[in-house]
Amino acid sequence: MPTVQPVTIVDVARRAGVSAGTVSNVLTGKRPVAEATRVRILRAIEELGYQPNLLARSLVNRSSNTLGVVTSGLEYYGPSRTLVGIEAQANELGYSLLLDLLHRPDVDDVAAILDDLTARRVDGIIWAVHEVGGNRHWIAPERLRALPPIVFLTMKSRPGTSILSTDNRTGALLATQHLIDLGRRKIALVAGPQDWWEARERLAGWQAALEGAALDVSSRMIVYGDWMPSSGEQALRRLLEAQPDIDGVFASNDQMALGVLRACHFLHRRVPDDIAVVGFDNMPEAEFLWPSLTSVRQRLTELGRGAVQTLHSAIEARGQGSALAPGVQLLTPELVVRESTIGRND
Amino acid sequence: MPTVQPVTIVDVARRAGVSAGTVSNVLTGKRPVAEATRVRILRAIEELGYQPNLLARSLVNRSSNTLGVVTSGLEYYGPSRTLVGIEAQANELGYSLLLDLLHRPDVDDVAAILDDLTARRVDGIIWAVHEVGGNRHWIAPERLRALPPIVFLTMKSRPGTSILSTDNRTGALLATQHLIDLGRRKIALVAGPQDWWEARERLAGWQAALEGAALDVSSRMIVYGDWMPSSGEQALRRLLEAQPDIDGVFASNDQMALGVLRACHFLHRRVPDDIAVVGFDNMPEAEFLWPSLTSVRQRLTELGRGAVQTLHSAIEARGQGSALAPGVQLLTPELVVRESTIGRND
DNA sequence: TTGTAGGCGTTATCAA
DNA sequence: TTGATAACGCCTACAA
Repeated sequence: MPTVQPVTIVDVARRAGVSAGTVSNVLTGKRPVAEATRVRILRAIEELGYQPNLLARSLVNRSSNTLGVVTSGLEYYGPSRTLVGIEAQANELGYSLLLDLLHRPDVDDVAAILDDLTARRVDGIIWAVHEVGGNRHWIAPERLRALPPIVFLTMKSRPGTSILSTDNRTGALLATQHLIDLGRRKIALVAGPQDWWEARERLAGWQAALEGAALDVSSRMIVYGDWMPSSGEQALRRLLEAQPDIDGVFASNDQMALGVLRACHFLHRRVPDDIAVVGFDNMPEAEFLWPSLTSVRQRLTELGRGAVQTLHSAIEARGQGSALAPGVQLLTPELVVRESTIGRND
Repeated sequence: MPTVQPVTIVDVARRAGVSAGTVSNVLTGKRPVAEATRVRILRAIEELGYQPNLLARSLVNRSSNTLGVVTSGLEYYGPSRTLVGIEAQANELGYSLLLDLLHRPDVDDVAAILDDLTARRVDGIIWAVHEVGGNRHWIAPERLRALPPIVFLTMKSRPGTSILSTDNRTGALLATQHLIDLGRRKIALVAGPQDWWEARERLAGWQAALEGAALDVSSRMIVYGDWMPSSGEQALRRLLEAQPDIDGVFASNDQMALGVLRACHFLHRRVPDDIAVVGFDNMPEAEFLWPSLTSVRQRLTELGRGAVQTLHSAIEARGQGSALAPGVQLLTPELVVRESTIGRND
């Protein structure tokens, strides 16, 4: 499986009538080279179509200028959007990206992936796998210590690690408070699966807002879904059977909110007149539903960019023998108000 | 920016009381090693926590076991889904993935990306950038010849290259024929931007179906959108102004179909009673709209997997001095019929 | 300013 | 079956 390109630095050197070391000097620019020989070498490079072998360079530099990204659920809006931010920032900082996907994040073998990443000598790792169930414990502490710098996305805080995440609790609180401010008094929650950290946080935000207004937060106001639209649809039907006078719903993601809207349509409940609906994620389609969906926007691109920046700092720090102080960075999301809560204004 | 791991193959050799070559032999399994020494070496590896340096290995093997993937629009369903397929198949074949994103596929500099990929000695490249405008000409033929094996996704056929793509024309034909079979006679097209190859193909499929039934394919039955929902919404309004008796619409993607449905809702046109609507892509939300959206499903995961398989064959072939015959593989999509054309059956 | 020599961590060849 | 030895392509002291 060899590549086509056999021209090396010595070929260039020979053609330019210099030594390989001198060619290396013009390539890296780390030492001065006489202008005359410099142009001669550059022309030789041009004529030969020479391209430095980054594998060899990485070997001696002990740094590959590569970041490993481990993520999952890339077919969904959130993770893929975050990856776009990661790639953009990595690119600007001169890193390439090695991508690994967990196809079943609750069971896949993490050790093999980490082994490959370290074997390829990545300079750092971004762990963008959603925290579901116990999978946060998969990276054993002793393994963590032997790893290059690593940044976690969308995870619960853990001592000694760097974490970036959306402030899910505040986002849910904003959404619910918005419903309260509109005068809604029976506000149900379509929750996500509670083995997801995000789902628990969003539930907590909903609860905090309602308790602040002395409204009902009992379990009959909650139905648990699985993030999918169909579960949102079923959830609303179940809620209305038990509580026909519900006038507001906070769905823990837009997909489930979609199901809620669909159920409202077929049950002839007007949105927002009878029931106001808020989602979470602000997926691209949210704006164009009928009614358009009020939702919580996460700063996903910033999340990705921030992860790379933090990782970059950690890498630089370790390169100088020090270490970056670990910590948690929470990005506050914002509410995007649309027709599903305030009606159509035209 | 060094990694933490200074333990090399010689450390292992020393500890096991053998030479480095022998350790290499048990690692690669390419030559027999006495069972006794084998276990001794394995224990040394275990105790030292040794991990082979794949950079060094790649250097001497002249093969990195890495594939470069260049794509764009990853925040959309299609490209990200395809990437999932690519990653899964690459993983199964033992490749790692180097990911590059074109953030503005119509202007971004391609040469730099290709340079980096070849400099990192990827074994092959998957080019999954949508063909828009003239960007297919960006890889100059002479550059192409100096590249490792490469497979193109979603591109127009070109001599001497391997291409995998959805059969967009047939997909559009299926969608339109479905409307015809339902008895619709004034079937409009919401087309995509015509500098996209996919958009032109889908237009051609729509046209072919209508011509087969001797229906109106004149330009007044076509409005051009930009793939976004808002353009679909506007498109339907414009169409209905000029042709109030339209009874069917084929939208060139689901996003625009979403806009069409939204427009129908606010214009009080019943779907499908007054107007039947078909989209293209079968995005996850399509099933849960109201009415749920009839759409054309592409086999995106298969597309990604097929690309890797084809690329793998090409790499193997070149490794043996031969070459894989280039060619075009078209994957036929299928129609998913839902409420937006046949109504609700409950 | 430039050349030489040694080494980065592997694998492969050739003897033993 | 195993051990030296020489690459792989590049960078970097140290000399010149």
